[in-house]
Amino acid sequence: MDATLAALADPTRRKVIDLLREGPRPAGELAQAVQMSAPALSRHLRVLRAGGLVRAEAGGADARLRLYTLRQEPFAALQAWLDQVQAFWAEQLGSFKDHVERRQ
Amino acid sequence: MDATLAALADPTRRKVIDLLREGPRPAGELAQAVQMSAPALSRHLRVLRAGGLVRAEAGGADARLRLYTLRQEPFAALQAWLDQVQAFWAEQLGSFKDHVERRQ
DNA sequence: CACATCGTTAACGTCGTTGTTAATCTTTGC
DNA sequence: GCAAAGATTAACAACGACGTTAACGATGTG
Repeated sequence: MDATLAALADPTRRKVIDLLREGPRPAGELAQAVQMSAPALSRHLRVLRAGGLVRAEAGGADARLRLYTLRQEPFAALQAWLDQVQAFWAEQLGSFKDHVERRQ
Repeated sequence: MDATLAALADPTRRKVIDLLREGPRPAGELAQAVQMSAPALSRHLRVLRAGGLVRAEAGGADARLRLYTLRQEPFAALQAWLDQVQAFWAEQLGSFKDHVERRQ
């Protein structure tokens, strides 16, 4: 949970996540997409790997390429925590909820 | 979105969120709960406020107290983004999904 | 009014993170 | 074998985040 949110805190890493939503991509292609040097992005990918958000698999044809793919678990865990937090409002159905909505 | 995840990246701030799930609390009570000096927590609360995750309302009885409460919007926005990311797996119902599941 | 209490801001030192260039390793192609 | 390409690690400088103590403003209490 800590590693997950720390990884997602960086805009570059979130952009990588968004790029990987469209399918697995090699590291170099990601670096080009975020306008950043390969070493810089490599460390971002390291953070994402450490948090378990992505996984690197060997590219079939060219063994030099490392194809990165999204992993499911951390996102599911984060969503579970979010559901717990949002229960705060679900449980408040009476005057307090009205109060909150008025204030917003 | 950026301010939201940056705010949630810190463990102390997440603990504050979890404490506020049980109801509004004054700043001092929160500082004591996380074992931290009042100024340190005050800056954490500032970050949470800037991200719109919490809101401070004047305590009715004692005007010195600032009661902090959770706000809904950022959590809803984060959940919407998470849903988009998780669509990555929902859309993969064929052999690729099997491949991913096998790998995990 | 004098004094304590709650909360925030200011100033300071410290540690972690981010990006760049240079060097390393593996794999590919001639 | 040798040079080029993909990716990572190493070393470095720069910037920001975090916590502490000290100082400040605002509100309650005698």
